[in-house]
Amino acid sequence: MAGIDDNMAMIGEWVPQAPSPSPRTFFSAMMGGDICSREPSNEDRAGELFLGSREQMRSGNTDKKEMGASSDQLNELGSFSELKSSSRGGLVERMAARAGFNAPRLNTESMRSSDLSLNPDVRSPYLMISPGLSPTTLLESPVFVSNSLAQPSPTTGKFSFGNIPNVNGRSSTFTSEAPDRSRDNFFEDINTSSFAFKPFGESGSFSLGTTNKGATFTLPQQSFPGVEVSVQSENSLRSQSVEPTKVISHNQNSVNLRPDFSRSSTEKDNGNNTIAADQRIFDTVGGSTEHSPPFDEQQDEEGDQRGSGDSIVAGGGGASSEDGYNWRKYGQKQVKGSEYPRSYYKCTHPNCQVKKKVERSHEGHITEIIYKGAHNHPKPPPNRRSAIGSNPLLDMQLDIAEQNGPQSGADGDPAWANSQKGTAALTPDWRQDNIEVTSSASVGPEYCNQSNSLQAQNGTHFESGDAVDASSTFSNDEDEDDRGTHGSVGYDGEGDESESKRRSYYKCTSAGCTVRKHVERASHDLKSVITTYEGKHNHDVPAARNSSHVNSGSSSAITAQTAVGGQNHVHRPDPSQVHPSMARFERPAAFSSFRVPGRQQLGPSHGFSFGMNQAGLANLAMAGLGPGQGELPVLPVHPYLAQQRQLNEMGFMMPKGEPKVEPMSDPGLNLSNRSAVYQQLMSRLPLGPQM
DNA sequence: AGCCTTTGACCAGCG
DNA sequence: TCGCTGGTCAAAGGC
Repeated sequence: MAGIDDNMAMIGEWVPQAPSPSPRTFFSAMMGGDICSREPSNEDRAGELFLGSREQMRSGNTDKKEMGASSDQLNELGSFSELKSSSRGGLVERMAARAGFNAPRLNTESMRSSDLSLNPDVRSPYLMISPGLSPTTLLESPVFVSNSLAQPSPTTGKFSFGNIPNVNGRSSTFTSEAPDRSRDNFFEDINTSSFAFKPFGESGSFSLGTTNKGATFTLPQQSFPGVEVSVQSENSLRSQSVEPTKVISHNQNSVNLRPDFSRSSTEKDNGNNTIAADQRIFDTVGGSTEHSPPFDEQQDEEGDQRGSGDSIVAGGGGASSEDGYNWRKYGQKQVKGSEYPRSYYKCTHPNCQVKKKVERSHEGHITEIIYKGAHNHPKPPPNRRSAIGSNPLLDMQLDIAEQNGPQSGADGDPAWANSQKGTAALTPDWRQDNIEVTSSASVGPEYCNQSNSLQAQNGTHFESGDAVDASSTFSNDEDEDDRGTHGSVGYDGEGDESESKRRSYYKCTSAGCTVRKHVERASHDLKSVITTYEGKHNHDVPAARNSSHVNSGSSSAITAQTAVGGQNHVHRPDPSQVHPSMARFERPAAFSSFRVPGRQQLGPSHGFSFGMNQAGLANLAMAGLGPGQGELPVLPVHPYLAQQRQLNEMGFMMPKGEPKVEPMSDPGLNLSNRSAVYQQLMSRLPLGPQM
């Protein structure tokens, strides 16, 4: 296992020149494999990679060890470009034949190396593939298909990949020039120019373009399990680092998804402004920087890197956490069944009884957050919240968000939809009890304006130009609900909302049911949803409102649902209980597609994904496909299949505290199979004029 | 001085 | 009733 491997990262630069190859082509070329019919070896390899990183994710210590141990492997990957040159030809040609355009070739000759580690200020656009990411996997990623990952420079059309750092911090630069951009209309309409996925690892993700220290982007340093892909265009060099949501289930009748979402970006605003995203993420003011949970995560990580190692809340003496409130730690205990100590926090606000429990890994990564109660007071003054470039619009956004109600809670499960804004009719099972909207550190305009950002985390949002309501990108149940019933508060392309999150409380309306559901969601993070259940779940899960949930995909909010029977385990939901948007237990879940959760039993987990759930495949009508292609056939997905798919995704998740890995109910729907499914889907996608 | 974290002890619920 | 466990208290110490 050993994950290798896995630690591959590529940083690409947009070098004005040639058209970019389609993602498929690009990676095909790079991998020297046929995306449509990959070499088994490659796939196996990928599997190995996943497995290898899983372990890394699991243990920070291991991560560190493996980092060193896998250096060779990394080098191996780092130099995979060499492989390309020899094999790309045939592949490219095939691709060209199939897609109807000439696939660009990688100009390996132009590879150059650079040491990013020595240049923390690197702001160049990049394409990053973090560790744990198998190129093969990337090929399969819908993201690559749909979004113009390999979008050429608008002006020059040149597509280049930057540095592929190896363990030593060395990097190589790939430059790919597409011979004829006009042929590559597959992506030409995509304005979306940047995105980054960042899978996540226990110890964070390793993404390039940033150096953990001094880098431009969020970079969890300890471990590499993670995937981050970022492509930036000239006009908006941006990287969104999305750290997959970490799914946590705990044996306390609650399953939490811990969003670990971070976005960092370096934006060249037409050359006028350069915003180091990481600043947003890492800077803190008196430790009270308010970040959305995800950011907070980053912040926490950063804090760990600084040596704190433990305080989730404090960033430097302060007690303010990412959620914007001030907390005081009043206890810590090693909870049985949990590998990490649990910290107890109380809101420091007078008369506020809100508490939260936080479990952090040894590396300081939050593995679980459980909120209890609702704040009866506003958040601390803004001045304490934004350490980094506060956004004056932030508060206003918050107000708006509050007025609009939560988007969270409607995590796709009919039972979870809140009753607000007309959802009551849809889901009587849960009634919104309380809503909190918090805002965290503001982000730069680049971040706010997501219009040009590819919402990599869910892998679907490749809209260009217009403001993007990220929440609506995927037809996730929750998102649908959000869209339909809550609007896109905080998700507007205006993006001012930046790092805000909403916290909603729901009461189960079922007779006799006392379960309370707490949903916390970062407004910008489609997947970052923390759902906590309190009480005991005394009735069956209501039937889904309609089958559309299944087909609509379940990408966005990742909500884990678990039985709350007071037993110390999180049961693995059976198909009938699978929450449409639910998803993954354990491990960072955020982007589940390639997550290989599980604990030790399954071996190391890369826990990486492209921030796109397979479910998203059902909705491949991505903007990035361009005219005539935007209407990709929505592949019919049998409800059962969809459900299985969800299960399958879940299959990679292991509830915390439930070490045993159970085989998926449908062996055929394992990861590899998913790949197959994806391949099928891909094969049906119009890749070119002839198709 | 105030606030926070740390940490051992205590308490309550549950099987 | 006892032991286990999670949650909380509170003294000590640090910033």
